[in-house]
Amino acid sequence: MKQAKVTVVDVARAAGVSKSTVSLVLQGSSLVNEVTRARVGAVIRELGYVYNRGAANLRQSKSKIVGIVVNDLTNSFFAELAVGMDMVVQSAGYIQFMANTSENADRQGEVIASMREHGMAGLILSPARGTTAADLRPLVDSGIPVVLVARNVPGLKVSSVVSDGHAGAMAAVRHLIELGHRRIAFLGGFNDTAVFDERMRGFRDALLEAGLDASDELVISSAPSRAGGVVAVERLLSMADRPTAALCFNDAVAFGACDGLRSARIEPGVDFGVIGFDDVIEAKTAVPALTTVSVDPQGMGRRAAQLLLKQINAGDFDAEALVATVRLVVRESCGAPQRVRELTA
Amino acid sequence: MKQAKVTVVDVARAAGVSKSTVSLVLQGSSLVNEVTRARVGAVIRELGYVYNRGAANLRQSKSKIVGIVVNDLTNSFFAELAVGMDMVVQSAGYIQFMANTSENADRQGEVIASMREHGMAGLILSPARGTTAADLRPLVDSGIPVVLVARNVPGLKVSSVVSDGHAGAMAAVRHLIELGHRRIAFLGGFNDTAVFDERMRGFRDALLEAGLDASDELVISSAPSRAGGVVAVERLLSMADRPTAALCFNDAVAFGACDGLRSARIEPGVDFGVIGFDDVIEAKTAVPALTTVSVDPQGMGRRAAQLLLKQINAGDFDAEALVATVRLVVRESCGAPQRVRELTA
DNA sequence: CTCGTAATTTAGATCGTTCCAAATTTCAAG
DNA sequence: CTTGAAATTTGGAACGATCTAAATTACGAG
Repeated sequence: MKQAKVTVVDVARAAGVSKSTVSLVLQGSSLVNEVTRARVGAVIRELGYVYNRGAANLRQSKSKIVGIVVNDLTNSFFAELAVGMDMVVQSAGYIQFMANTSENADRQGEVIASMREHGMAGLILSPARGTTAADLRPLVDSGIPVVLVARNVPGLKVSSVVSDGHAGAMAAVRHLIELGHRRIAFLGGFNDTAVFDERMRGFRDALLEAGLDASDELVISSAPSRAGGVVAVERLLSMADRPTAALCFNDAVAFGACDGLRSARIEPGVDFGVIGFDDVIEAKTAVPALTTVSVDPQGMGRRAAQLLLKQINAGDFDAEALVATVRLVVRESCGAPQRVRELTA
Repeated sequence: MKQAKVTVVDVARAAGVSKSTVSLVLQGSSLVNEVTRARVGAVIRELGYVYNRGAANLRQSKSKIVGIVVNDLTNSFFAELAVGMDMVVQSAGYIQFMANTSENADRQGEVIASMREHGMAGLILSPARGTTAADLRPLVDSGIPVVLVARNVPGLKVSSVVSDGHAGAMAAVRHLIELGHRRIAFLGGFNDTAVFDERMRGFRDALLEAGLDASDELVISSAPSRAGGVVAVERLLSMADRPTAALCFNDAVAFGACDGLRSARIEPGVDFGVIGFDDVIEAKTAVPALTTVSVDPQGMGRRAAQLLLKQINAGDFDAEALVATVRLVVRESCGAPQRVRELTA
């Protein structure tokens, strides 16, 4: 069953040429004669030769491997992000190491170290909570291109692709205000993260701009998950002066909020306005369809991957910070009637 | 910025020993003297030496890399599967190439070829729709362990880990019958896949067992996605003799079915029984909580990875077919939540 | 001291490719 | 025929580790 592997030397012998010639054929060089190329090609197929990229990489000291490390693949947002990266990485002829860290910074450190040993050409990282600049310093100092995505790490001079959370949150809150809401909450997310902070500031600035209450009690943090959304909305419902709408930290929280509202017999999109953040794939088909700030995770993933590949190909490069623009997608959950939306669309 | 990379020879020189000794230290051999080991270790840290696993693999002709190829990472079920694999692969000191095929068999072929060139030690594959035995034959003939997961490829003698769709579907339908439903539909999924066939036969067998109608019109296939669920349930609602409950191909379809029911003002779990398949992470927190056949995707992923690692370590091995047992998790969407029953009793 | 054995260390070949410099072949013009 | 340039082909040294077999050192006993 197990076959001895065939190498360029075997191919060379069988084709009656030298290994150098075979190598030339392999890289599609124009130096080699047409008929030789054909003969070698035939032998390659016949013997079932498999190119050993590891050996080539060793000689050339470069690889076509990138690393992708993500904090939580079970979250659709990050899964989509990964899929976007996958697309451009694959079609550039690269292949990826991919690992999930489950928000564990230690594990993240281990997998990055392992990827380094395996000779990755660059890394796209959606950092785990608690990642410090010091964790990544050795890697970036070694000259390997690194692109941070979705989240930033303060104090580290590397490229990044993040969404404009402040602008997105402002747009969402302005829309709720236009719909007539006067008391609006911010739901979910851990309040010690940069992303939370940015979105929350956008929320607050929009309220202040309209002269509305923006006090701390309106900000209810929780885990940035569906379950967290349920918890947060329960806290909200127990408030004395109950808000009539909420901007949620992300779509997962928004779905959780809808669940929580419904089990309290409050119909989201009718009795209470809910807006999410991220525009996860389910947002469109959920009932009610989720009004959300679209950040196009696949698109972000693609841009991050493109940026990384650019830096890999450029001999040297500067850190570049891309801010993905963001767009409010009005659907049903905010209380805007669908009919209006269709007419304007 | 870009540092010349340091090799064992550099370390050896700096520590005043030979490269062989450094190599011995690297692999934690007990042959090397305590104080030498310490000295070399210190130099390694001082110079920021990074082990070149590629070079080692070349010499040893084996690697600590496995391939994971998944048909659709944006589907929670497969994302969870991947996360489960990731866990055991990581903690076994392996690292994974991971790629998404978007159900594209050609792309799947390319990434597998690429992974092979990079020297993976084994492959876990959740095959894209339309994968044939011939596509995989060269790989398995080369002696590289392959484990198929979630879906099987007929005519190929390799290991696999799949869930017991027939038993799961029967359990689900029996439960609906116990609840008093007499006309039950099967919703969603492409009817040319093995998984569909298996679950659908379970559905049918349970109906026949109870002497109920199991005619073809009760089986409504569609894309196995949330959107597909909406479509399927619309077809169902237009039937003359309308069913009162449905078993869905998977949870995504079930969620879509709930969406569709609700927009027709039919409350899932109250006016209509819905059961899903897979027990995706959102199933528990959705409203109504989804009654579903739990297949524990993370667990399946873990088992698949364990099986693969076992086969990698065993010099030779036989194909092994694991069937993950399955368990009906009764929640609310099937139409008779404990709570309601108590209230109405 | 000398010797034998155990404990350490090491030189050099090797893994499968690429790449340089040089060798060989081809071929049209003189 | 020569001959020189262009077109092809090739030997052998890398790349950075491991591994084998042999060399060196240490050390307790005689």
